Amino acid sequence: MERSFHMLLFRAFHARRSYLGPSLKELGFGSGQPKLVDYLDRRGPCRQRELSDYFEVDPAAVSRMLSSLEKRGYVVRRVDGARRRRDLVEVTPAGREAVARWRLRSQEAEDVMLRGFTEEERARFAQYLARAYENFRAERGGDRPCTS
Amino acid sequence: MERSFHMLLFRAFHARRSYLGPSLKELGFGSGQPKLVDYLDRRGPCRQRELSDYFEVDPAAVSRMLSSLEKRGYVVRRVDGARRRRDLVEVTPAGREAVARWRLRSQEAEDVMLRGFTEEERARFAQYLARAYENFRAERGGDRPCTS
DNA sequence: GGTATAATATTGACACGTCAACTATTGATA
DNA sequence: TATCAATAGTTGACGTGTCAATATTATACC
Repeated sequence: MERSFHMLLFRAFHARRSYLGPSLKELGFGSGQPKLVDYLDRRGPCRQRELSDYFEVDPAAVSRMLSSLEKRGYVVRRVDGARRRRDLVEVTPAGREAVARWRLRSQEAEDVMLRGFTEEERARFAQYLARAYENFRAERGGDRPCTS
Repeated sequence: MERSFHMLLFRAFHARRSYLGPSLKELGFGSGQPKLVDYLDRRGPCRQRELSDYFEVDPAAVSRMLSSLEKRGYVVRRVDGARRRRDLVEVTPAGREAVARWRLRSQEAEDVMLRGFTEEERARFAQYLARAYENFRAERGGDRPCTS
């Protein structure tokens, strides 16, 4: 019954989310928000489009999450002073602090998840997940093997 | 940047969902509904609580998905005639037919995902996912190793 | 039997994801 | 320059998940 890969993925994914629920609440994050702040913190100011592309999430979702984060003071939408008018998104000091604490919790969750895995198993696990993703990606983007 | 297991899981999970989007639409399923109908089809009539327990999903979500499925005629909420009053959920013939077609698409998605994986790799992959889930589960439920 | 407690299901409010429609701005071209 | 097409962002509607509050129904106990 529970041997499909879909169920296995579903369970692992949601178990992590469950595990991190209290931390999300404590830090004032919605479930999809830490990844955005984390990215912005590492990458520096960028456009919303870059976020929705990187995470392969609908721009609408990004827009709303940023509004929420902005209200909490974790992020600001800024206007590029140089030339263009498109707005850039930037992390605030409060956002940096929150995401720093988030990383600890997130790492802790990963440690729990991989408890009992050897280094070799971790590497293989990561590789399998990446391959699974790439397989879907190839199917989606590449409808033209174009043998010529 | 993208080497965290969370991102790897997130991407694999959502890539599958993306891939199956058109099939969901075609069969009139919401994204979380096929698993319920699939379960009901295999298991036979059962209570909602069993569904929310099995999938570890909030009963509220199950209730609403069933309402939606009932509207589409894939499922009925029945009253146990024997003795108890609690309502049982049951798949309809239309639901059976839809889920049968769903299984083909779902299997196809799994084939895509695992393309290039040997049998041994598939087995290991499944095992890793199950272990990851169990690690979270142990952390959650078992706060009492109780060495005595 | 009658009452207290527990379990079940539903509903409301919110967050995240989808798609689709709309606005505004950028950029390219006539 | 003026127009037209492409891109970016927002908003609306909907489905799925969370938690919290509310009936309603079972069960247990006196």
